[in-house]
Amino acid sequence: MAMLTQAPRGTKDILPEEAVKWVFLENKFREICRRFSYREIRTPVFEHTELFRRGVGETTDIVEKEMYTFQDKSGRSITLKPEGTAPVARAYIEHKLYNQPLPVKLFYITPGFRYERPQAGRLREFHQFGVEAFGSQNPLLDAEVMALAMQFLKEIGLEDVVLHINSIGCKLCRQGYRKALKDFLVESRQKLCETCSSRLDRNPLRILDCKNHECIKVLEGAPIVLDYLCDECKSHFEMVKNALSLINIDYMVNSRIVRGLDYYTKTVFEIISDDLGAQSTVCGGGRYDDLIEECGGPPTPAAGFGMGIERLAAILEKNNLVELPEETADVFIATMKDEYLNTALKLLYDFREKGIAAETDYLKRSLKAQMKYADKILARFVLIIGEEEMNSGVLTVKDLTNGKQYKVDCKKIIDYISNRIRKGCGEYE
RNA sequence: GUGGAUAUAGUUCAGUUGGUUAGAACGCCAGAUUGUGGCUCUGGAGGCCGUGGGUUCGAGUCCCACUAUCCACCCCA
Repeated sequence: MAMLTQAPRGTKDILPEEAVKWVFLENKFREICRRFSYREIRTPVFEHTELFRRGVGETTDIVEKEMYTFQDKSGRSITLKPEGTAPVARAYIEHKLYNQPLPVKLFYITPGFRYERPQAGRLREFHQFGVEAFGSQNPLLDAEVMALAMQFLKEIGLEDVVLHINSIGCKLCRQGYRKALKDFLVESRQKLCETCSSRLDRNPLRILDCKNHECIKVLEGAPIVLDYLCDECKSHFEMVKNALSLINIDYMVNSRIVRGLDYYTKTVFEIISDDLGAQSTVCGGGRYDDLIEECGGPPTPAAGFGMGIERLAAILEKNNLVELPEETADVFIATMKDEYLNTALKLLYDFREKGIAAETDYLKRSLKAQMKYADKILARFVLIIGEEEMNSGVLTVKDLTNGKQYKVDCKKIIDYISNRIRKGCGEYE
């Protein structure tokens, strides 16, 4: 029974009131991307499971326990995309976009799916904005994707966020660090929490991310990734920081940022807000120089980010940051008698044809009730058609913002309304 | 997957030590004499009290299970 009347766990309906906010965010995001010369790409909602196993990484939580995977009718293993980057990388390879002028800069707006326990800022179906820039190892691109994210956040009025950056090095220097960290932690293995203890063998870097107090204590004095970077990675990181400073993007270096997806190399970053609960990351990303090759494409450096739309919306909501004009009908057509309905209907569609938002009564309401209704849907004008108006050909127009009424020849009514609307709320001469 | 809290009209919430027809506010609909919204007044509709068991003469109230929601862990957007 509830199955018919309740959305599946971890999913949400976006009702009209909220949908306008989403459209606002989407429009803004598209606009910023355009300014940074990123072009939109749309990829399927599901992919071959193998793409995520390889791309995201076999040992990640996402792959190990969070994917929506199923067999389709021909026995293929299909997975609803748990993140946006791997599918874009796949499309990049499949369509040989590396033959386009480099770098190839793409953005997307997509749903994502992960099977997790829902909580504040975390859903099973979530939505994200993302960008990916392929084909250059220039640190300016690392800085650019961060700058794009920060610019976007700034323009939607969200300035109270902090950009945390770090470098986890390339394949080579990470090995050295991994070993150093492991050596350091092995002695205190007992003190680590259960998961971290097992991480020690499988993926020691992730221990840095743990919020367990004991683990944090153990980590005091642990070797820091930045000290183990090779010369190349070190200078890359320096250049990223320089670029950020140069373009006035505030950031802080945080050696505990490591990210939970395997494909990251060198630069990683998160944008964090205090206004969310435990899920405080609004945006996460970084460089991933090996992913394309790992998925069977030509060696191609790349950088990008993903940004959680629900989390954005939550912060904006909490701080009352989006002030959107309420949706209104420009004109409501009220009729006194059924005999006038044909006239009203023609007028209704004439208005709509001319780009004027027009509405009428569909419930056979009294004039009074029609007025009330017009008021509730925030109509600007009510146009009254009654006996007098039908006889004289002169319509009564009431301005609901001030209650004033005017008589307007029915032949001029479209022009009259469209003029009044264009002039905003001003008086009409 | 683990832990805690919660579940009563469309919404936010009352509901006494278990006791008869489960209430309020807001919202919705309709009226307050001839063709006019907002304010006010009046009336109306709307609840398998999350679902299923149990205790009891009697359960919205007590017990158990399930489901869902919220919060946190894990992890991430």
